[in-house]
Amino acid sequence: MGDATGGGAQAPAPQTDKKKPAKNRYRSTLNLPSTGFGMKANLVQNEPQSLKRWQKLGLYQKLREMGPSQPNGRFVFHDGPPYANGSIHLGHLLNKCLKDFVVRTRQMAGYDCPYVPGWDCHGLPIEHKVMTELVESGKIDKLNGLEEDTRRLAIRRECEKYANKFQKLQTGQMQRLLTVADYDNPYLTMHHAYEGAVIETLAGMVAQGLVFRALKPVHWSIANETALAEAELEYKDREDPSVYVDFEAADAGAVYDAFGLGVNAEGAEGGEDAEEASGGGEEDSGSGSADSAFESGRPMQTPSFMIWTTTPWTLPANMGIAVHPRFVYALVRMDGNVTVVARELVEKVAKIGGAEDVEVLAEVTGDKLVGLRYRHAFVEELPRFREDVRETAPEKVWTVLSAEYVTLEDGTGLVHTATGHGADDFNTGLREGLPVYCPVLEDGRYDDTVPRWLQGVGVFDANPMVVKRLRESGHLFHHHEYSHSYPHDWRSKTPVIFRATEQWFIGVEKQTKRDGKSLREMAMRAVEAGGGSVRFVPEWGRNRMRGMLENRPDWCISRQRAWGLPIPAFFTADGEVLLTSASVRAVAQVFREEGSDAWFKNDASHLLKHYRVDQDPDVPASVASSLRDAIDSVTKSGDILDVWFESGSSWNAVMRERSKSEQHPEGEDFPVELYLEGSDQHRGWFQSSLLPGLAVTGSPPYKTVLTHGFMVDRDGQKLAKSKGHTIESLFEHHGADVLRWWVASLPYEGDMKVDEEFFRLAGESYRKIRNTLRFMLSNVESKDSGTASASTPAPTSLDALVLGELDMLRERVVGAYLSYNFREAHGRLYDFCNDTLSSVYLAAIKDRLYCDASGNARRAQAEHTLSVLVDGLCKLLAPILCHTSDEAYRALLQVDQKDAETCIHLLAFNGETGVTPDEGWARVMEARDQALLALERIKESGLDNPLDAMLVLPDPDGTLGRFALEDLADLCGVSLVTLEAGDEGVRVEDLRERHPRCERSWKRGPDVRERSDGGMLSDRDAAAVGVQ
RNA sequence: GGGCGUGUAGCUCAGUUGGUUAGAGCGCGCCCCUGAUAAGGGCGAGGUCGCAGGUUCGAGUCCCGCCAUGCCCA
Repeated sequence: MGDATGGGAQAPAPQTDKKKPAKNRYRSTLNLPSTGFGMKANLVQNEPQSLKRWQKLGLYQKLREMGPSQPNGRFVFHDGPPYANGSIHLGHLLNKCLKDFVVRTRQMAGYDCPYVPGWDCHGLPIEHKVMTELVESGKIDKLNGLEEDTRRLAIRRECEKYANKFQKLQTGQMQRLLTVADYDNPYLTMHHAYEGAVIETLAGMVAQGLVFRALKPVHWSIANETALAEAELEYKDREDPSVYVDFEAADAGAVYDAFGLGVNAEGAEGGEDAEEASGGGEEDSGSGSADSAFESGRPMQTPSFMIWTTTPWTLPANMGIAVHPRFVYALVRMDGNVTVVARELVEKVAKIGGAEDVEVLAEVTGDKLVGLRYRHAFVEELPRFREDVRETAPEKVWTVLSAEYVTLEDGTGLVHTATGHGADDFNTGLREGLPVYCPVLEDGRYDDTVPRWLQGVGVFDANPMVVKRLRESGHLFHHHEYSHSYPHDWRSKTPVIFRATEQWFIGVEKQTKRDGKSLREMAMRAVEAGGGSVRFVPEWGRNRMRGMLENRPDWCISRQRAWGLPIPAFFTADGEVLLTSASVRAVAQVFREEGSDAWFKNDASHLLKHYRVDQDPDVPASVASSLRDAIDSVTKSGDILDVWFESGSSWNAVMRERSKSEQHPEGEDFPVELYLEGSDQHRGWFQSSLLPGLAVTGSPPYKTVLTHGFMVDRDGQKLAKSKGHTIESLFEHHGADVLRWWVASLPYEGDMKVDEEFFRLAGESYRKIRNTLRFMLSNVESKDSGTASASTPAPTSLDALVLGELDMLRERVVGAYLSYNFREAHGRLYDFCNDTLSSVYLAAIKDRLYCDASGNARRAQAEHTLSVLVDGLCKLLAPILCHTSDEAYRALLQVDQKDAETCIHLLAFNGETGVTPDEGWARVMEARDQALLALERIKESGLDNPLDAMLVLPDPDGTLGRFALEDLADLCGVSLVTLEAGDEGVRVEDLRERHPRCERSWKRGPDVRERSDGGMLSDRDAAAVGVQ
């Protein structure tokens, strides 16, 4: 076994080996395949060499030089910037391969396809990591001693180093993936010119009147003391106290009136009267605990409104209680307390609280409760609300409100509303005029507007304190620990809170100055079906985008961090704001010249050196005078921009910018042809690009949005990051071409299962392609085909058949490529190699390749066809198997190893071969199928080698008669074929007794006989050997 | 809880506007070849189309509900 090849020198040669030469006495007269194109790919060693060769060639640059002469013009794909953090993973692998497929297929289809790769460099993930390292190395204390701007500059220096490091690492990995892009000249969001262009984009939005500052609850990370974008949250399970709290009615009579209970039911409207009545009622309830006590048909107790919350710490900020206007609410007595709960939830609530004695006293719809007042459970007096830009109605605090979002899923059907701590709450408060009250500071501790016992306490520490307090004061109906999905800061993994803060926003409902349409209107129009200008692949991406645009809130673009682009706003000593289109542009110019570090190094007079306040029509007069009189008193904003705004400006910072520098007419590359990212980017980059694009230019930044799904494990579950295959190990075990071949096979629209075994399977599939190429190469390279030159093959020749199939393949594969259906292309290429080539054509022509004499026209024709096939197939494979296709192509042309100039990636897909196969081929292949079945069946009778058989094929309409019988025999793998006019079905005849077997070709036939050299040979083989 | 997807042989996937017996590759089984040989070829067995209803002469395909799962959001 193992020593059959290696041990030959020592061990005596086995007898069987000695016999071989006799059996193969004509072997040396054959034209057997041989090639330097190895069966083993050695991708791990050889791919880096291809990469070097392409770099020496300057492949990307060469392609750009060819650009202007491409027949189909420009096709601009715009790369979404991955975050410059960590190693690339399977998601990047998928994403980058798909992008590379797009660019390479378009390029080879005759388009000019620049591909500028980008990296997202600013932002919290890097800053967080850097801060962590600074803490671990102990350098943080030194930093914290610095003045704020200096401190930030120091952090930013570290962040920049970090981003550069990973941008380089990822570049190397992407190159190792064999993607072709302008890696020498990428865009980084921290480049000065990029920064300037982002701020100019912001200026465009300011000019449209879309940017404003407001108090608004945002997701707030206590750990990082910053507002977070939706994209910076992750939802994890968390245990919180679930509390059911009774808020006593301020006016018991009014509540009983609302429920139609007792004497005053008719005249329930009398507010003044009711208030007095309630005063008495409360005192009564304090002393009398008899649950049967009624007075005039009403309970003696003061009724309560029962709310449910899992964030007791927000209770100090309670501003109202929301009910659904159409739900039915019950006035219910539970173990002596009288309270209000949604009717449908009475039983559930009673059970949870363990109430034994439950009695519904009355029912009424929610709208009847609206306007009733209540008393806060532990806050005695309203705090003094800070003055606000919004008009508020503090007198409405602590009343029952109406809200449609109230559900009966959980809780009591009455919703605790804290305008400073929830989005729904905020919106309700906005509608009702409630103040936005947020007594929580940046570090998560209460300020001094809350009751004394809570002041300075952290909110999560406050939870048990609040619960305890409520229990002691008798307001707590029930409390238990509750596990639920809760948003966490994706970096620090700590729970976030909703906290109202002053932030910068881009308003999606605000009217643009251009035509009065809001961003939401413009966006919805851009992505609407039919008239919308944006195409979605797959089409359902449109609905997904629309759904998100329909209800997306205003875009909070400010962050309280160091590693990012400053929001170029200034404040006068009076607290007035300077943020006009012209002032922003002026700062943008400074950033272009000096980078955004300039913000932290300089004061207003330098940052505004390009600003002409007298020429700015938008600046408020008082701000203008402050600037003129005392520019030194003007302070800089401490906020930075949401990184999504930076990447969302890339259409401006990269595509328009480059159009200018490459001296294309302005705007030629805008909007770009294609954005291609994971489906999570419907809310991310697709939107963060769409909104600024629309605001600034009036049109969407892209014509087509293509999305792909995500990798899941073999059971369809979310991929655990920890057990992820590292890119390095994938390269090491499989090679880039195999990985690319695998990506091409994926139905990327949905979830894709990934498993080590799938890479192995892709490797096997790859090997079949490689072997097919190898076999063809091994038969064209021999080049002893003499002088016979190939002509256009006859329509009935095997060559016409296969070349016709090649044309069809090319049409379908290129069609699939251009419609981004790489999977279909992959499948068709694979099937072509296995079926059309390996099983049919290559099997059929072996005899003529091996046995026909050198110079034989039939053989020369086949050899020529092989070169056409390799050439055409390599080009079709090139966008996917970029190493292997180039390797095979170079083998075909027998290019010297040192030659870097010859490269398949500089070429285009071929045109048609010009060959038209005979229409009868379909009938031939049908006959072949039947013949193979017949041959299979005859095996049972002992005739199991098809070369021992003759086929009698029925040919009722004479179609088969047009074809060479030898070709038909080769196609079916038999020695002889005859035709008969009838329609009896295929017959198989045994030739073993009838004709001897040719020792050279192994075929049986009537012309096989003993020749002058003593061998049994057919006429063809005798002539080839040169014997009589 | 909401929006958008996905669920078809053991595995990975095709299944056009509803219409014969639901296809392919891999794997598996049997066989051939040993001049593509750590290759190549032939044949075959595998499916209650996630579950449950409905529309229809007819449903993998259309409608409703449920279950599982992915992304995004609450």
